[in-house]
Amino acid sequence: MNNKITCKECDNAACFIKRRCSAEWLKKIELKKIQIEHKAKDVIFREGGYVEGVYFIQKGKVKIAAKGADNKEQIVRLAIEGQILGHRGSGDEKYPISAVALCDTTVCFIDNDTLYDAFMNIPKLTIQMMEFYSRELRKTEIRMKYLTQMNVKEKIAEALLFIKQIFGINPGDGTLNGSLSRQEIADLTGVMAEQVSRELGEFEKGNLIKKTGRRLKLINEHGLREIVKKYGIEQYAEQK
Amino acid sequence: MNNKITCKECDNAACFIKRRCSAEWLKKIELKKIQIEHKAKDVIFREGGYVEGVYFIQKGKVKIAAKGADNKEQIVRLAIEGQILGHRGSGDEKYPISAVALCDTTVCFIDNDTLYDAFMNIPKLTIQMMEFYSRELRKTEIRMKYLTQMNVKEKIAEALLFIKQIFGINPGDGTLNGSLSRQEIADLTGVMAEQVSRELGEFEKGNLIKKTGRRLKLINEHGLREIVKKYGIEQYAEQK
DNA sequence: CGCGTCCTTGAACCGCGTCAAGCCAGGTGG
DNA sequence: CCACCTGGCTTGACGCGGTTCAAGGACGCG
Repeated sequence: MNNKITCKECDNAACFIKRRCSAEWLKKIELKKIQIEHKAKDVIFREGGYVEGVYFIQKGKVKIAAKGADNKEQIVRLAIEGQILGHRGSGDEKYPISAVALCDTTVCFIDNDTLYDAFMNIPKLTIQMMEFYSRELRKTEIRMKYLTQMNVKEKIAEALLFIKQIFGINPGDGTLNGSLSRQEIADLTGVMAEQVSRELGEFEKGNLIKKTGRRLKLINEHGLREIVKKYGIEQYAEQK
Repeated sequence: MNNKITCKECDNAACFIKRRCSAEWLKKIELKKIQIEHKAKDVIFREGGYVEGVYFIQKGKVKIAAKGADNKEQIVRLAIEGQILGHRGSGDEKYPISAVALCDTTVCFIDNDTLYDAFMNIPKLTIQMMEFYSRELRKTEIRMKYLTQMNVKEKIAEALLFIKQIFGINPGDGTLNGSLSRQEIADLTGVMAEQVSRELGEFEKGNLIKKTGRRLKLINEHGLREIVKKYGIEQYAEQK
């Protein structure tokens, strides 16, 4: 891990916290926070490591995944700017999941003690953190249902809609703002990478997606929704 | 829904809150809380209904499930005494899931406004609620991984261990304290009820479980763990 | 004791995981 | 700037696990 620890006063530091704190508390937290820059594929924290604090994403995209038998990966969540990684641990708690940067990413680390101090003094911050976890719980429960009930084509269609909602599209040309490998789409849906290839091929024939080279470029949201409509797919987009 | 609303001052009222409040605040909350008794199979709240507050389980067992296409159900969580159902809603939010009593159950309802008031004034309560959701999120993420990676036999073995941990066993004879129907085990694992029957038959032959009549009575934890050991199954039991 | 609901068992089909082979994009070094 | 090389992607064939459909059985309630 070749991270650069800058700790400088940056403009959008810990945006989650910044929008919810008084100036006085923000100052205290600024002193304690550690800002870390990651390159794509860098591990932010690793399954099995000790929980020492919480990470806030300032910039970039992150996948949160757990390893199962035979090192098979399950991506449980995708996260972007403004979202939270990990949780406040107690005692010698360990992470059950890993967080990996999908592109150049800046996170802001705040240790357990500083957080606890803030939580005890800023009720609104704690409430919003609680609501973040509660909202993520509901989203995860809904995806759980999809993963058990959909067939492969539907799962992949749903995953593409999910990716579009999380990553967003570039204003202007409307192309997808970021992309996942076939294997990562497989890890997200719990199917085999070969099957992802096949379905993406089918989807392209049906004008449901567009690729340039290997990269997924355009997602025909309307068409894909047609495939999964009987499940009444939810909106995953984060409310700011 | 033939619920009896009693509202009396009961001994273990809102145990989650009781253990985390000053006497002064407990009194305020006691005045506002509504205690509701449910029979087995009663709906506590229904998918699509408006979120008006949070329920705390005082006594009993509850399944939390979401309906998918063709009304196929996915049980996302089992909850017992001391746990929380639902979340604080904002605006005209609706439940994405239903909660149904599995046996005679007493819950305690606290409305959004009273909760907000309490959260703003009792930091420790908010922190522990946050930790509850964050813990449930991690448990759900782990089960998500299992559901996509395990085969049917493994999923059912895992579900039986899950049930044992949540329901517990009767002290004395060591029999399972509560039970689910074949269909409910199917809804928990995302497999077909017929397959559950078949596997339970196999498990009984291998002395991994014992049935009396239709009811699941004994679960050989050690034997079942053997089946799922390559996943390193986690402990789901709630820390009090 | 009778009926309804849930459970059990069998058989057939097919979706998708598995294995294997070849391809192509994109990065690297000359 | 081109040629090579490597890791990801694509495609095909095959077989099994698990869903589906169907019929019969038994538990438990009234």
